[in-house]
Amino acid sequence: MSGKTVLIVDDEPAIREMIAVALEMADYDCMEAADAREAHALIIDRQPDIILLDWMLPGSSGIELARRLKKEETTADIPIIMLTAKVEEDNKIRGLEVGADDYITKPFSPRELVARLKAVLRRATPPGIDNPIEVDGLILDPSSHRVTANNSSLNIGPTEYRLLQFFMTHQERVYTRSQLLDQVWGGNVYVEERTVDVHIRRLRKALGEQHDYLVQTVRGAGYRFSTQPA
Amino acid sequence: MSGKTVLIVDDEPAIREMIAVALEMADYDCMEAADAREAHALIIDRQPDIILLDWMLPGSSGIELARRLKKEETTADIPIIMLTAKVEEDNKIRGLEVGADDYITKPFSPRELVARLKAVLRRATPPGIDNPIEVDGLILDPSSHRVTANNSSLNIGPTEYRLLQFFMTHQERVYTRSQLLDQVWGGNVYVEERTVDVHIRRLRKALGEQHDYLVQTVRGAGYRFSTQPA
DNA sequence: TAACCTTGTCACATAGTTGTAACACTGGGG
DNA sequence: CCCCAGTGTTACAACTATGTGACAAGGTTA
Repeated sequence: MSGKTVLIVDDEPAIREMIAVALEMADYDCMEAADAREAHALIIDRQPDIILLDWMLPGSSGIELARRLKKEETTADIPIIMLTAKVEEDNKIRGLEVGADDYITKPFSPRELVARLKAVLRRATPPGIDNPIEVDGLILDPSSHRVTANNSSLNIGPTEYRLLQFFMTHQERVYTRSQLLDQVWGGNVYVEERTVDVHIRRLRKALGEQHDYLVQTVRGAGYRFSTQPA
Repeated sequence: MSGKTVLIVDDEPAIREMIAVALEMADYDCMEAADAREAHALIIDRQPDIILLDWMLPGSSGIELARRLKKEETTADIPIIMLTAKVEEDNKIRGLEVGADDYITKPFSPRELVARLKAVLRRATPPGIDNPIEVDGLILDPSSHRVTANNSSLNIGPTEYRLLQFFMTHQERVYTRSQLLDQVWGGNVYVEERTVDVHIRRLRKALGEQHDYLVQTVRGAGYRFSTQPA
């Protein structure tokens, strides 16, 4: 569900494995690296969403790597969580100074790890300042997650909401079922194309007679959201 | 001009005096306490607007007192600034974890003290925050820490109170469980997201049939506080 | 210390959502 | 006019998200 990818950097295979298992159970994708060089390559190549970085690393130390990543523009805003053994507590502060977003002291429980990782990711992704969109009296307000018409809010499911939001931000243009699946469902799901039809149907129903004309079928091509009647 | 009252808690009379003089020149009213017990009594009795709390206190330590204050609902939202000697730097983090709003390292200049105190007060006191908030006959009064409906006060726990207060000051907007944990529980606490559901449940129950409609579920998104029925 | 409250989790109950299949309808080409 | 690909519509079983009551741990009060 989260789909976030996590890079685990630690020279102990056992620890990497332990972490990977915990994270995969929480539905994260994991990559592993044993040293700074390998880590760096993976970061450039695969662009993880967050990095778990061991303080002690052979060769270039973890803190070196962190500093380097925070300097390079392309990697500067990937959050980093430092892993430190408790003997090294003093390093906490230095770690944070270098730009780490959090630190976790070994040993730690899987639950704590997941919780803090989640917290860091949350902070790193501030919610956009979405303004309401209005079309012909139909209002979609992202901040309250509400769709309103005639001063009363519509009962609309999550998928239909996303679909409508996509349409309202991409009006007057035809999208194939395939494109809609990519945009609204997310690129990596396997769903029948006909499923789109069903959700279109549900959306139209939710919009009611007054607004269902906005969702238009383009035979042989796909669907379009337009204020101009077909 | 400010009229704000400041409680200074430090076992060194000289330091208390120094601080008090500095603050009075900046037009704050000062109270002083030499230990945790005395401090606690004054806090209950005189309700200061902000507390300057020395880390090292005879008897119960400053951090103990801070933790206690943040737990009790009548004192939870009084801002606390921790005073720490620089040798104790590690404590910064622990201090903040306990819920302190800032820390200042001794020695500090009076000017710095006043500046940071002002900053904390500004953050902690959005305009008119201690005025009661009323929604559809439901009244939350921060000054008495009470929630009232139909002229009788509701039996509501500390967490539910904070949750309700957050909602009433942030109406008409969806918050994810994650965000609520950040805002209501505090950023550095690690609890299951489902715990939010349970407290939502408790809050609804406390509100009773007449008002529980205000707390709305937004499937797949989170919760929302709104006078407008879902 | 005992009675009591608060809190975070769990397990189970309930309710809302989703993707598919099956069938009905539609329009345009032959 | 018939046929058929393309689309509309409905039903439904699996799945997921949320509601709910119970409980143990920890803390507080009397």
